[in-house]
Amino acid sequence: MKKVTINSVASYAGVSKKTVSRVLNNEPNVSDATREKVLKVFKELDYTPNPIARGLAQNRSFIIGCIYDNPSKSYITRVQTGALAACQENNYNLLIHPCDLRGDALISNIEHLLQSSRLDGLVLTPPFSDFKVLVDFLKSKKIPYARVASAVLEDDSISVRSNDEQGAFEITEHLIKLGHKAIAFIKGHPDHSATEQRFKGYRRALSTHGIEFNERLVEEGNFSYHSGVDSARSILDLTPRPTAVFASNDYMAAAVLKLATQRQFKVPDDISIAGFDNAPIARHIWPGLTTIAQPVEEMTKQAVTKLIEHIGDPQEQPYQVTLEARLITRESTAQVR
Amino acid sequence: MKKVTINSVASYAGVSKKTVSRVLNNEPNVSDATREKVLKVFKELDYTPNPIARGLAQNRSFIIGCIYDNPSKSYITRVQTGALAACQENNYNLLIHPCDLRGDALISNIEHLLQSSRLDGLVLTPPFSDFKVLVDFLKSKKIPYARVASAVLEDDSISVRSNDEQGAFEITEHLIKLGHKAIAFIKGHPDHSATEQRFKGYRRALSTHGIEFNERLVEEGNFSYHSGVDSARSILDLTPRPTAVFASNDYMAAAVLKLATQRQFKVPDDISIAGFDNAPIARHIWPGLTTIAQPVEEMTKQAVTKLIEHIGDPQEQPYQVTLEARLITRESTAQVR
DNA sequence: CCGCATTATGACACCGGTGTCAGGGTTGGA
DNA sequence: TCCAACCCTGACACCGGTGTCATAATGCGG
Repeated sequence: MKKVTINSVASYAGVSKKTVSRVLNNEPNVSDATREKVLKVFKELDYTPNPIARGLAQNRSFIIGCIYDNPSKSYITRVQTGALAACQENNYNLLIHPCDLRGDALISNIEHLLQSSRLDGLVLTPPFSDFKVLVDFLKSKKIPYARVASAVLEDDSISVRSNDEQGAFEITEHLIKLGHKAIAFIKGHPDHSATEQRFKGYRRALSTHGIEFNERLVEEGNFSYHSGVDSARSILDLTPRPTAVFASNDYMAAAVLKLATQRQFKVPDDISIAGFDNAPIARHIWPGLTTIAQPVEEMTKQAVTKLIEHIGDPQEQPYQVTLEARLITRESTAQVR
Repeated sequence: MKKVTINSVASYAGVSKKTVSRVLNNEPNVSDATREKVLKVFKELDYTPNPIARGLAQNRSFIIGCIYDNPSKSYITRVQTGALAACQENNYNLLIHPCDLRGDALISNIEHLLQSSRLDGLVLTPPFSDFKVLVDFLKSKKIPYARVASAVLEDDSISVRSNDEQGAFEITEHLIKLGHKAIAFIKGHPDHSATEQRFKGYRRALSTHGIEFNERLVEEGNFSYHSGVDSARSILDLTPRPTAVFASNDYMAAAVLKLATQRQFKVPDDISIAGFDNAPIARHIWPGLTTIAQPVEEMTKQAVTKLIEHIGDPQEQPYQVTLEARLITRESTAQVR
């Protein structure tokens, strides 16, 4: 198998390599006849341009980096799926880069990543999407970036999110409509902006329906299963016991369910449990969790698509979109008795 | 921020760029004085070589591809973690590439991937690790590859696995020692070599302990939660009902647990359930699943490390290692009553 | 049919490194 | 003391594309 380069194509087609390059890039000012001739040779020789050489000449890598520090493997996988879809459509590659938000080396870590991999752009996923230090750093370095599931919208960037506040409102309202009044809430990780958003939605639903907010019903979690266990313990020990628990994500909700089951409570008869995210576990356990589904793949795909457009044409407008979240009711919530 | 290239380093240090290149690559035949001088300039100018230019000159991309078609997100994440660790240590990048094993376009899909991304090597994860068509293709194209968790060892390749057969043996034996004699078995996806291995271990444990193999206790699954539900239904309908179920992975085991719970069976009092893989769900449900833990990250890391070594030096020896799996007992298995 | 604007094409340098090879300086053995 | 062998070093071509610019070919109005 001989290597097929632009030179072989050029000589085979009887044109200069610059002309071949023009055809490759769909540039104007190539006669139809020449274009067709070259395209035919592409097929005949089964030519694929070398992205590395291209990258060198254009000072690009055709690689997008995806930064994350997220305990939920299913979330990460969904993010990757969406990002990959966008990359494949645009002949880009995706580089994944897990890292510590809290590590003091974060910025230098990212700086090194950018230097050594020459990424064309970065996708920030929670909790980085709203991490000001990082965003400011990227801005100052003029590194193109897109944010997924950020809470704060800015005017001059690419950001695709879903409505966490509204989702939390709806699921809380769902519980209220089932007759629940004492609804415990488990917060997420403080570094994630979703934590605050979901809490807001919970409170808004309460006040909309004239239920007084009770601080004692709120527990601090961090999105991990383990933190859910701790919070669940406190909540189940309360007197009077709340009739429902809304955990900020499904892992913590699963923890509540596990502890409740261990203590011989019937879910949802004795206590209703709701989660958030529609993680796989929500339907893998019994009873299945009532939860909120977000279009994670779609968010990420849009963000990456726009990011790639922006890299190709930096004049591109900012892009700010909010997609809808959806309530999914399963067996873990029921009418209060 | 001006760009720092090899040229600027060279002129700043007062040497030729070839000498700088020598220092970069730790080549011999550079005087200590010169080497130190150049290294100092590296620091002063904060120079990072451009991997793209390097790649062009050496016809390498410094990118490893990771191929998978696996329903378990946690497994994929673990694979990625291990692969990334190896890549980072060696200044390589990881490109992830999910694809369909069964798609008839698989080979051309991979071929296109290789052509267009110029990967230096490929990591095959289950079910690709034992997919002969693909392995033969890579061999014929002389693409370096490493296999993770393959069942079959070959003499001339890199392969790191864990002992599925032994793991299945141990967990079955664990059930037998608890007094179980009627142990149902749910098979995995037929495309995965682990499926056969785990089945073998199950049968070996039975025969070792003088329990007759009963075909009616074996259900065909495919590693998915959903297939677990179907299998569970058949198993729970059997008369007499088996006292234990060993599912080939944790998702299917979780499905058995869910269905059993729905039907008001007590686990483990009425029926013991065991899984395989130690997926997160195994400890997120109640009762926690007895299962087998495999060192997935470690396997992948070793495989990728060896793969990169092999790319750097194709004379490198083959590498075939089997790591141990470990029994983890939780609450889902108990003495038969 | 001429002059000018426009289109089509190629020559050549360049992106930032590495491979090859030649030449000058040292070292060491005869 | 002389020459071979070896160590350092740099000039230069090259990897496979793209950008710039000059030039040839074509179109078109007058």
